[in-house]
Amino acid sequence: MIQNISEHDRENLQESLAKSGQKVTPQREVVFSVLLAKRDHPTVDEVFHRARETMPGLSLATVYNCLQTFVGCGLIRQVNHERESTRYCPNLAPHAHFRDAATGRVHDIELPPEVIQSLRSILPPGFDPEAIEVSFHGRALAGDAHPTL
Amino acid sequence: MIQNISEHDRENLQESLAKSGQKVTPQREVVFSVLLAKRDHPTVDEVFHRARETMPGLSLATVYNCLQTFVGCGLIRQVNHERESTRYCPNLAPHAHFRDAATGRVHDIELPPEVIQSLRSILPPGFDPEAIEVSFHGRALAGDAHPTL
DNA sequence: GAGATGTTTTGAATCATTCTAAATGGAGAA
DNA sequence: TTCTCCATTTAGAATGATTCAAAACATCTC
Ligand SMILES: [Mn+2]
Ligand SMILES: [Mn+2]
Ligand SMILES: [Zn+2]
Ligand SMILES: [Zn+2]
Repeated sequence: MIQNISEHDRENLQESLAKSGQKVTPQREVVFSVLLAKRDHPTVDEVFHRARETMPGLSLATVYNCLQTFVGCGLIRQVNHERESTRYCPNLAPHAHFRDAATGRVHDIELPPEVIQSLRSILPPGFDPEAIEVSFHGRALAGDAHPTL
Repeated sequence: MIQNISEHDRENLQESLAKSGQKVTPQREVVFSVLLAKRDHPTVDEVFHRARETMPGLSLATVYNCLQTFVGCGLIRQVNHERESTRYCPNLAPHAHFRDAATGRVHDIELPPEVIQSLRSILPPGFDPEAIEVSFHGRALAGDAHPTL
C-alpha cells in the first residue's frame, strides 16, 4: 500500500513545519502520508511498519521524532487510553475517542460545540482549560457503520 | 502522619474485598488508609512512601498488588493523564479530572448527570459505553478554593 | 571545499509496570 | 499442638514504550 501525498497535504505539511522553522524531509513525508492514508489511530510501531513498506531504511527513532514534531506543529494529535501505547490521529476537528473493548479499535466521535460548552460549564471559577479530552470505552456493534471520520 | 482507618472505612474495605473472596491484611489496610487520608491522586510511588511511614517493611510490589486489588473491587479508580505515572482516586462519585499544568496537581470536578447524558448523546447508535472519562488540562488559579472533593 | 545547522540513525538508557519464584503467615484439620 | 493448605507478600529480574546520546548524513552558505 505505497501511498503518495496529495499536493494539498504536502503544502499543509510544508507550511506547518515552516512555522517552527523546520523542513519537509523524505522521512517526514512518508510518516505523514502513513497517517493520512489510514486514519485508524495507529501506534508508533504500526506507523513504523507501514512506513517501512515505502522506505525500508527508516528507523524507529525517526518515527518517534517525526510524530513528536507533528504533534508540536499541531498537525496531529496524540491519543492515550489508560497506559497503552500512544496512538496518533490526524483528525483536527474537535472529537472524542471510543475504544472498542472487543477489537481494540479506536473510533472518532464528533464533539459538537454545545457539548464542549456543557463540559466547560462544570468547571468552577478559576479553572481555565487549555485542553479537554473525552474518551469512551465499551462495545461498538460490529457493522463498520462508523468509519473513522 | 500516621493515620488510622475509621470503623466505617474498615468495614467498607472488608466487605468489598470479601465480595471477591479476599481478605483484609495489614498491608491492604495501610495502603487503603493512605488513599483515604490525602485524596490528592497520589502515584504508586507516593502511596509507597506514605505507607512506609506507618509500615517500614512494606514493599513496592505489594503497593502495586494492593492498588490493583482495590481497583478490581471497585474501591478506587485509576487516573491517567497522557503517559504519566498512574494515579489513584478513592472518590467514587462520577467526576472528571483537571490537571493543573503549573503544579501537576489533579483536581476532582463534579460531573452532573445532565452532562453525562449530553456526552452519551453524541454516540451514534451501536456504541455502548461502559466507561466515560473526561479530563481537563490547564491552569487553575492558585487559591485552593477547590479542595479535592 | 570547509563550516554550520538540522536531521537521521544506532544502540544504550530510563522508568513504570509486570512477572517469577521463594518466603511468610494465618486458618483449619488432624 | 503440629501440619497442611492457600493467599499474600517480598525481592529481584524482566518487559516494553519511550527517550537520550553520540556519530553519521544532508543541505546550505561562504
Ligand atoms: Mn515490530
Ligand atoms: Mn522513591
Ligand atoms: Zn481521533
Ligand atoms: Zn478523582
